Amino acid sequence: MNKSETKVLRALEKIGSFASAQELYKIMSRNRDSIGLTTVYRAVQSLVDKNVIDQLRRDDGEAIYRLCGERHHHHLVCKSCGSTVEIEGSAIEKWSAEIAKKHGFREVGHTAEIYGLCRKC
Amino acid sequence: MNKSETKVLRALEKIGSFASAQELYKIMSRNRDSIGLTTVYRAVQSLVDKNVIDQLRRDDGEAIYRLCGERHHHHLVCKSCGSTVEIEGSAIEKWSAEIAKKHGFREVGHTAEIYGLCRKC
DNA sequence: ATGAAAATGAAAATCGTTTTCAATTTCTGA
DNA sequence: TCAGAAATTGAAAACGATTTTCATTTTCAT
Repeated sequence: MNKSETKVLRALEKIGSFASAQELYKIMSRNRDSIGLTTVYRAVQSLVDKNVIDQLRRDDGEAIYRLCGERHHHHLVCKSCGSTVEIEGSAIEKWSAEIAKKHGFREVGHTAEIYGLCRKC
Repeated sequence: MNKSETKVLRALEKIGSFASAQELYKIMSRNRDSIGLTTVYRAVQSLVDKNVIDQLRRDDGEAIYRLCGERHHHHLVCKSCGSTVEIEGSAIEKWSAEIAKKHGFREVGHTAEIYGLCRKC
């Protein structure tokens, strides 16, 4: 684990949820934690390979990363104003594990998101 | 549903599984089913909006499409070979409705997907 | 301290996707 | 049937995330 990987990891810890390489780069630059964009990309690749962080995809295809093992949660998003609520999803975990088992899948993960109109909108 | 949307749909039917816009374009060109790449992109967009086809993401972020049944369902996707199983998700429906109610959200929808390694991979 | 190996980052290249825009086709009403 | 409006088309340019290149700098073992 070299210097920039450590930096990226620290940044991800601080953020506490998903972030893309571009976002990591911007955030780290803002904090005078000087690091090149290329290096950020190399660091996240390497961390993914080492199973230190998870890589997922946003709906638009951008890759996003989060610490492995961090308790993950889901989001309830307002499709009008964009406000978000973090929600818990043990129901989903169970469902996911069950389905995966039934079909012989291993190393399963899942994505789930609820969207709608919040009280204000 | 205009001419090119119909063409794309026919191509997808013939393929019978996932295909990216680029692949659709190549296949259709090979079959002398002349159509521009831009038009393929527009067609799939439109078909997704109309809920005629599903859009997912390959591991590398490329968008892939396939016909979807009218019934609302979810997918169990192999992140290595891309094979898919349509699964049922009444657990999710209930969960989604519950959470939404608790937080005062209306007109809610949801996305949920399970991914992992299938038996063969 | 010295040379080899690893790490770095700016700039260019890549690739999927979107936008622009001018040309063509389709539709509509007279 | 015809003229004009609206929709469709696709080539080329633009775009944005990601990867590659390559010359420079840093780290490390001896």
